This record gives sequence, structure tokens and C-alpha cells, in this order.
Amino acid sequence: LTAISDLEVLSVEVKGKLWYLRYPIEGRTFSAEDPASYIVVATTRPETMLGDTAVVVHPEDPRFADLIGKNVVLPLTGRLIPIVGDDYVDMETGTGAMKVTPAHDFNDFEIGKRHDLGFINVLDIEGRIALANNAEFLAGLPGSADLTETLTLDGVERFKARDRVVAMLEARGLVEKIEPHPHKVPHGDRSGVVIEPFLTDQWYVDAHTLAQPAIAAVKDGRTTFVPKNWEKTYFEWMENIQPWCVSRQLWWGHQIPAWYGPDGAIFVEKSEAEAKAAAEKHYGAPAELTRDPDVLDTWFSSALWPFSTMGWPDETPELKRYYPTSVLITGFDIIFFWVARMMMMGLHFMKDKDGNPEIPFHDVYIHALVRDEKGAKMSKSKGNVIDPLSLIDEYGADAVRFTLAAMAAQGRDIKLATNRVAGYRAFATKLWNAARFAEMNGCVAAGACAPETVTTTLSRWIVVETGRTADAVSAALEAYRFNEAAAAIYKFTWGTFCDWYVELVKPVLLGDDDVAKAEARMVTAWVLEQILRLLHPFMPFVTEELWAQTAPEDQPRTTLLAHANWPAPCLNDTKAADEINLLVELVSAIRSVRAETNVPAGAQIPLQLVGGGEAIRKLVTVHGAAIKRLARISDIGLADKPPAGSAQMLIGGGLACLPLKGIIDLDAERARLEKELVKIDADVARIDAKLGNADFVARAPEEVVEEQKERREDALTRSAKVREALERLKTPA
RNA sequence: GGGCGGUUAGCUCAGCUGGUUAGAGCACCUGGUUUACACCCAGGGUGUCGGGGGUUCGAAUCCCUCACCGCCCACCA
Repeated sequence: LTAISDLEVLSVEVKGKLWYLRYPIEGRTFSAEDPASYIVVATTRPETMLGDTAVVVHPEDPRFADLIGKNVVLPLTGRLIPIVGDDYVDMETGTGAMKVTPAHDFNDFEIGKRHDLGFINVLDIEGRIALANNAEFLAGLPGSADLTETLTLDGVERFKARDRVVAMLEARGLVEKIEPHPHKVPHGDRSGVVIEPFLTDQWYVDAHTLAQPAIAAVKDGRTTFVPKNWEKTYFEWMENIQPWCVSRQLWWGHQIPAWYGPDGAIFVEKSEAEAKAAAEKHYGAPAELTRDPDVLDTWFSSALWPFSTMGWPDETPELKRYYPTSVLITGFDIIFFWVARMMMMGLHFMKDKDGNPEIPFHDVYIHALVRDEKGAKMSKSKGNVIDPLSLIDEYGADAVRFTLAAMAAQGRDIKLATNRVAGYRAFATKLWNAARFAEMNGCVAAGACAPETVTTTLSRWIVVETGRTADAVSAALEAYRFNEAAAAIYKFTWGTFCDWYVELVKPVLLGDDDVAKAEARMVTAWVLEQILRLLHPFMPFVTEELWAQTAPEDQPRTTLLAHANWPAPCLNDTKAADEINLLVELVSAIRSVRAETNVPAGAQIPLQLVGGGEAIRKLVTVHGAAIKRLARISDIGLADKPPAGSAQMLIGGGLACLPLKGIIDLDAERARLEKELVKIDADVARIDAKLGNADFVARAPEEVVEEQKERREDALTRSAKVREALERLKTPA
């Protein structure tokens, strides 16, 4: 039977005062000059002294050793209250003696319970002093002039009453001193007024008992938190759980199923009819009952969610199918409020097929919390909420959703930055344009597509890369690494499909080879469709729209994209993948050299390839046209040694040379090579330092040492080639 | 006061069990009128991984400590 519900409390720093009050000791004649005749207690709320029921000192405090067990006469009331000893008291603080008001202070309440003290409520629900009809207050008080005066405080507002109590005490020489005392006072977060602890009757749930199975379920892994470190928070709370006050004085909610008989007897039943029956049995005759007007804490009702939403207590098919659920996704701030309580309730009410308590869910994914730009938690009462609707108006729902996924790294909070959202809006546009390109080139998903049977290297490459992306996205999603999943599909869509595949397939689509064209169209449509599937969880709207629009005119979609199958790899061809990836590497390298050596953008330059074997030869024979177009190369030849005065790149074990004499900015090329050389030499030096360390060679795992050796060889080779290239630049032939 | 987490590029953030050449988006710089896209294309990394100490052959990553920031819980007569 206590009070003080869990309303949101704001601690506010106030310039308070500390009043030192003298409480006369029973049987000694009070005199301000005789410290032995009284005991001094300090308080920040002097008006609560009317409800004092003890003075407490530390049991081992020598100053008060002889006083424990004696009484003091509580001023203004004449009540005799005991001096008790309790460890709670800090001997160093204040006077070492504390007044105890169990009805109006949390700690005093606990002390009151420990020492079997009275609980005298001296306030009414409006925060006024309530003494006149207060049986607890009046009980056992002898009439006196002081008491009569005190009773005139009845109905006085608490802070006015404080002044009057102090004045009355001062008039009697009972105030020793008053000190300024800045301290924190709890304020209601909505009303803004000082909160007064206050006794009321409430309903409680024995949370400690319910918590035990809920703790065990997480300890033995039946329910897992992701990320795992939140389990600590969960245990911390569950192991120190307090009785749960479930009654609320609100106008809405599940009304508490408790009925009171005429004499106050309580009947807790499932329905009014059952309560009436129980009352009739109890009284031997029908009785008039009144139902408790309180409603259940909203979290009590919410705790029933996993099963009450599916028809419980009836044994419905839904309940059978969906309890327990696979994953609960929520924010860490309601692990206590909701997760813990669903665990307790689920394990209490639900049983598996063997009759054992059944958890409500297997995984609990704790997502990041979106904070405002200053990093503060958004809250309705603070008013710092970023309205997702206005973000959506500006950037689109898909961009907002994708941003949240991309930023949802585990264990981190999100400070929502609109530039990220803008970036992902561009991504949605990019996807739309890619689909437009496909449409303009007749790439529609006509009929059955068998991507594993495609023939060209380009087709096989993109099919393989699509599969690799599907794997990456799936693995990330399964591990709840949503940001990695988002990054993987983003990178593939933009960086691989749009930037390379589309550019490489353009000649085929625009060419005359109808067989090749047909395959290219089919593959392009197929890849785009895989992208839509993989991207759908992150950008549901644009992908669903494209899914419908990219259907062949005579074959409209028969299902929503949301219901379509999830992609998986269907082709394994590392040779094709390596071949195109080498092409990509070569084109990138040429572009880089062109830019760094200030080759005019429009200039067509020749390319000479040296060494490198089969892989390099294939580049020329199979992909020559692509290289010419993408890297702006006039013609490609194979050579035995690098032509004089050329820029050189290391590619696939061979050398790619751009004979740029006359076009090239030689100084720029030299600077480029020297910059590269510095990097390589730094690498070599670092690796040498490692390998030169006997401890490293002796203690590091063999494969790590091997890897370093290989890396060293590689770096040395590159270093030598770059040096040669530099030499050739210095002595142009 | 107790507990948890953070500090990495100008900004917002990745970097999972120690071995990467420390990455992405945005911003920025250079250059682009090729028939999907300027919400674009190509190129460029601009960094003492908060400070200090330690463990280790090896630390952005593990430990200690300091500083600052944030959150949760409790609150002192």
C-alpha cells in the first residue's frame, strides 16, 4: 500500500532552504539554552513535520546512543514519537538526526516499514494540509492550545502552510537556524509543479516472481537480444525488479476487475457475474457491488500483445501459428516497459505443446534510436521531434526508409542528417533512370528467364555478381545488419550495374547481333528485376511501382513484388567474373592516369599491352571495343616491351602502357609515379619491419607471415616496375 | 551517486571475433554537351582513429586512466 506512481519526473535545481528544528525530548524541560533538552533535525520541507512519526539516528552514533528508545514530543501537535536507530542515516550529514515522515518521503517510508512506525498523511490530493477530519493525525493527540492553533492550518495550501509552520516553530524557539540549500526537487514533467509523495491504495503485481522465468529464458538462450549487450540491461532491471503498480487513475484503459462489497470486501473475478456469484457465496445473500474505477497500466495491457492479439484466451489457429513470434523489433528505451513485461506475461500465461512455459519471441532486435540534431532523445514533451512526414514530403518515403536502414548500425544511435536522405533520394532516381534505360532498349522480362544458361562473358559476369550481392544482402539481413545489407545493394545497383554493366552492354543493345542482343535484353531485365527484389525491403514504393511497370505489356504481374521470391545465386563462374573485373580495373586505371596527367578529355590515345599472358590478350581480342569506348583509346596493340615515353600501369600481371609522348604532361606523370612509389616503398618498409622482427615470424600464425611475404614480393615487383617506368620517362627515347 | 554507450575525413556515420593500403554518403577540388540519368559521368582523400599509459610479434579494435558528450536508473535529510 504505497503510492507514488511512475509518472515522469523532472529533477529541477531550486534554491531551497534547510531548516534546523528542535524537537524536545520527552521528560526533559525544553530550553533553547539546554541542548540536552532537545534533538535537532534538518529538513527542506518543514510542513511535513506534522506527519512525523519518529526521529532516526545512526545506531552507532555516540552522540545519540543514550537517546535511542526515548521519545520526543513532536512540536505543534504534542505527539510522542520514538527516537530509533537505523543504518540509513549518514552520521556526517546534517545534524546526524533525521525526522521521519513515512507518508511523504520514499526513504522515510522504508524506514517506517522497518520500524513499524505510523504513516500519517497530512496532505490532501490537492496539496493542501488536511488535519481536521484526519483520523490518523488526530489519533492519541491530547488537546492543547498548540494543537488548536495547528488545526487552523487545515485546508491551507502546502507552501503557505510551510511559512506558517516555520513561524509557529520560531515563536516557540524551536528553529535553531535556517541555511540556504540549493538542491534538486522532483517536478511533474507536464504540470511543472513540485511532486509530493503521497499515500494511496493501489493494485500491485508480484513482478519478482514473474521475473524469474523471464530471466531464465534469456540466460539459457531461448530468447536472444541483438545486439547481445542489451541482455545486461535486461538482467539488471529484472533482477532488481520492484512490485509493479498496475492501477492507474485514468479515464481510459482496461478497468481493473475488482469489485467491492458493502463492507469493503474485495472480489477479483473475470466478470461482474462471477464477482456477484462470489459475493453471494461470501455474504450468504446477493450484495450490491461497486467496481474499482481504476484502469490497468497501459504496459500491463501491452504485455499481453503477443497472444491477446491472436484471440487468447481462446485457442485460435492464429495463436497456434504465430506464438511465439520470431523477432520483436523495438527501441532500448522500452526494454523495461514492454519487452520485459511481454516476457513475464507470455511465460506466465502461455504453454508449449509439452505444457512448459513458452516465450513470446525468439529474438529481440534493439534498433538505434533516432535523436535530434543535438543528439537528444526526441520526446513529445520536449517538443524536439523531427516529423518523419515532413522529411517524407521533402525527400520521399523510400529515401527516408533507406536512410534509416543505412544508418541502423547496431548499438548506435542515429543523429538524423538530411544530407544522407538527399543522397538516397538520388539513388532512387538513379534506379528509376536505369529502369527507363532498360525500357528504352526493349529489356523486358519476357517469358521464363534462365540466367544460368547465358553465354557471353558479360552476361555471365553480371549474373555472378548479382548472385554475390544477393548472398551479401541475405547474410546481412539474417544477422540483423541492416546497414550492411543496404550498403551492399546500393553499391551493386549504382557501382556495378549502372556504372559498368549498362555501359558495357550498350554496344550490344545498339548492335546488329540479334542473338547477342536478345540475351543482353533478357539479362538486363533479369538483373534489374533482381535489384528490385533485393531493394524492396529498403525502398518498397519505387520498387513496387517499377515491378508493375517493367512487366511486359501482354504479361502483367500476377503478384506484388512484396510477395515475389527472394533472389539467390544461380551461377558460379569465377572466370567470367575475373575477366570482366580485370577489364573494369584496366579502364579505371587508364581513366585515372588520363586525369592525373592532364590528358585532354577528348583526346583519343593508343594503348599498348605488355606481357601478362592469356588474361591480358583476352582483353585486347574480346574487349578491345569496350576499352576503346570507355577509356577513350584510339587503338590497342600488344608489344614486347613498353614503348618509350609512355605512362605505365600494372594490370593483371602485365603492363598497360599509354605512349603519350607529346600529349602527356610528363611532369604530371612523373609526379604520379613518384607518389605511387612513395606509397609502395612505405608498404615495403612496413612489411620489412614486420618480417625483420624475429618475434613476429616466430609467434604470428603461419598464414599471416606467408601473407606478408607475398605482399612483400608483390610490392617489390610493383616498385621495380614503377622505377623502370620512371627511368624511361627520364630518358625519353 | 550507480549503470550503459560514444569520441574515426569539413559534416553524418561504417569498420563484426586484434593482422585492411582505415572506408561510405554528403560536402569539397579538377575535368566532362557520347541518345537512362546534371538528383548525372570520370578522377582526386582532404585522417595524430579524443589525450596519456599498458598488454601483444602486431592495437582504430583488448585493458587501465583522464577529458569531454549522451542515455538509463536512483536521488540525500
